[in-house]
Amino acid sequence: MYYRIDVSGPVPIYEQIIQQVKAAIATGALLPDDPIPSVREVAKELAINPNTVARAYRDLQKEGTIYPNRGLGLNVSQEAPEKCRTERIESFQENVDRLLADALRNRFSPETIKRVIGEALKKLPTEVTVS
Amino acid sequence: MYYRIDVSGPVPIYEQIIQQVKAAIATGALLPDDPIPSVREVAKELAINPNTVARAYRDLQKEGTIYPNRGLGLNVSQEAPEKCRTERIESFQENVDRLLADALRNRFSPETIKRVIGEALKKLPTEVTVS
Amino acid sequence: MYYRIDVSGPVPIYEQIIQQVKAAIATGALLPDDPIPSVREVAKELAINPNTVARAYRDLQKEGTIYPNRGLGLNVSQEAPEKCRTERIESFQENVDRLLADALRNRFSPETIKRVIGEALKKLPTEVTVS
Amino acid sequence: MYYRIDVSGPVPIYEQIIQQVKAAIATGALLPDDPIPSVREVAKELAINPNTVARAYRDLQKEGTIYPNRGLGLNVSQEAPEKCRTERIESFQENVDRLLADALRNRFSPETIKRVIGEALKKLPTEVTVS
DNA sequence: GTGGTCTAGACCACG
DNA sequence: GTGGTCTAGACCACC
Repeated sequence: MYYRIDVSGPVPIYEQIIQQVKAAIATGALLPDDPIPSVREVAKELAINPNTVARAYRDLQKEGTIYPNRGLGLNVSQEAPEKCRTERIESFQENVDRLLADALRNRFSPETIKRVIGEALKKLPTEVTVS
Repeated sequence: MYYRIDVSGPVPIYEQIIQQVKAAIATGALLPDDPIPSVREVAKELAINPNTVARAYRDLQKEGTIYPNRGLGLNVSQEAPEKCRTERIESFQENVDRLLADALRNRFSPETIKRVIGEALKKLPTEVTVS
Repeated sequence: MYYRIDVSGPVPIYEQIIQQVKAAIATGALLPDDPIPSVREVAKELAINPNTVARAYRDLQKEGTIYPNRGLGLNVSQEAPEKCRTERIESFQENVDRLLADALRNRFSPETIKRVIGEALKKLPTEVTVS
Repeated sequence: MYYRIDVSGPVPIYEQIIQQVKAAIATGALLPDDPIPSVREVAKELAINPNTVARAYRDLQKEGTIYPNRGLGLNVSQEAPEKCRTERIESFQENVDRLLADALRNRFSPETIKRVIGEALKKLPTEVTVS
């Protein structure tokens, strides 16, 4: 499993790693007790600073998404899938709310908002996805 | 005309000022050749440093949104309303696209996306607004 | 005699007034002992602050280009035409030198410099002028 | 790479830094993806305030001349060389035009203009330079 | 009164 | 180590 990182762009690298690990867990690509890629491996693969990967894993560990297996690396915790899934949907809802709040602050009418979003939704692919 | 600033939060103060000036121009609250509030006035009103306001105004000036009337202050430029309006709608479209792209990256199905957005849209007020 | 002022642009208004008075003197449009337009008249005509005109006249007076005629206004001094003419040509030479120095600092080759200037010179009008 | 700054003089320090970075890019001294000297380094070297350097770099970034490599510094963008080169020659042409327009406003005859410029051109060095 | 520039020094996020 | 933001306070030119 490898991450896709956008070094430019506003999202910090460590944040992208966190999100991608969570996405892998939420979609079942990573199951409880599965090992996640090692810090050294990821850092080398993505040509980024190992500290950055370590920070992402440290944060994941702090919130209980992964746990250390002494000398063997980091594994996905039992409660991670459930947590990632709810977290993910809540985060999306928050993003939607923030988008609409921002639109209202900019004095867009509900009609305009609905029209713009509707047009964007039409462009959505119809491939098979999860949840 | 006064600005409403959220000093905590991730958006820089100068960025908030920029956006609010543009919003005022886009909605017609500020017309071409109108003077905008002076640096010192705003700084005092919002209890922030004049440099922060000056920075916002400097950026607006470099974009051509406002122009200096030397010794007298800064005025809204002729092209500003048109520019702010198109910029605003484009920015909103980008936000929508970014939201959907993020949702797809998180493997949400189009059905889920539409459902969540649909629910959020229902909560929109129906008051009279601009555009 | 009226001045043509560019309120936007980098040159201060008082500076523009100074230059135009001097140009009028250098070209003979204003002769020694001729009165120059009054502060009030100019300020009204150009819709600018009388203080600005007063400052220009004060500077001109300081350097001896004009002199006050108690209660009657300001007149062109005897030595003004000579002074303005030499000053004008020297100022032009300085501008040329500054232009070339800047071009060299930007690593333009003498060939490029000559070519660009040559092309600009071709566009010069051939009307009858002074000096 | 170091900058040469004239702290007195009318040109703002941050403006001088901007111009020198652009000149280095235009002449190929800085290539795309090259890192530019860090804010702190430059500030120390020139004995000026880091904020002043940061301001110059911020402007360059907004123009797209440089881009941030988060946590690592600022690099020259891909489009920068092309942009700087055309910008530089256009700027020079504008300066020439402005000089001639000013000369005409001062009622210099084309002959005088050509003579003064011709004399200045003779003093140009003949060393090998770029473009 | 206006904006523009600069200094000094602090704090933060990121790698 | 890097840049980004903000504060505090000074000085300047211009109107």
